[in-house]
Amino acid sequence: MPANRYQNRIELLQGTLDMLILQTLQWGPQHGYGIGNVIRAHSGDLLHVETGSLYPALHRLEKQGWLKSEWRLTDTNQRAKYYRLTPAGKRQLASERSRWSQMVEAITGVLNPASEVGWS
Amino acid sequence: MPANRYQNRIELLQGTLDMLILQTLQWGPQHGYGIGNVIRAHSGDLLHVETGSLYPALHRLEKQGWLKSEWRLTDTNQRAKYYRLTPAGKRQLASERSRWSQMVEAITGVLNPASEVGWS
DNA sequence: CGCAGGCATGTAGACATTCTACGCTAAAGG
DNA sequence: CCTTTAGCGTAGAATGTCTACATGCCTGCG
Repeated sequence: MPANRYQNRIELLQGTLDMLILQTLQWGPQHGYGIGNVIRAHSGDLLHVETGSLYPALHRLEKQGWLKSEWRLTDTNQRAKYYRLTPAGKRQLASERSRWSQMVEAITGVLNPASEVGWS
Repeated sequence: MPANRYQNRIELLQGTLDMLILQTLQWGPQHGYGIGNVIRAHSGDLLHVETGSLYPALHRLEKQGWLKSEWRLTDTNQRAKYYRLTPAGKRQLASERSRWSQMVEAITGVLNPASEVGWS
């Protein structure tokens, strides 16, 4: 992990934000501000997505064709851009989830080696 | 995860390399080339640390005071720079491991929410 | 004897993603 | 009113990977 230069806050693991956004949108359409709140809530207030990361990521994902957006009004009558997953986005999410669990497994293998691996 | 632009290979999760190196050195002193091999072996050949990442990382860690190095000869009679953990390095490893498991837990919370978290 | 291939270290530059730090508009509540 | 919260956005810095290249030495083989 990086030497957390921002005191208390946990930085996102680089490369996981896209997956988190896609996952959040699988529960249903949501606007950017809401996505940040969902991620924060589901992570037990550990993951704080900054707006400077969030909005560029949303634009990136939409440009990739994984998201579609639409301006609507929130239930509090504010204009907001709602995003939803495209079929390609669903596939991408599946792929990123699988890659993520592979990574976790691989790193766990280094942190807690089950047994001695042949090595001199 | 990043859109893996290098076809087949899994890119390291940004920020985890330092932890992997520190962990590897906790088994005992090792030189850079060897560290790369240990990580690869313990990860089931999934994590390939490129030299352009590895050596700068080692220099970084040494500059932080977490590693000490010493030139020696390998058992195949080649000169190599052996690294070992300093006490500060051990502390750093512990801290990064704990941060890592926090991260995994947080992300798991988003990927597989145990229950509905209060949210509108 | 020369040469290929593996061991071993290193740097330069490209690139992606995150962060901080701004700016803007509009609604709601005291 | 005027502050707070919701909501979208960009610019620029920092960071840590990667690719690609360069170098030297040892060992084994034709």
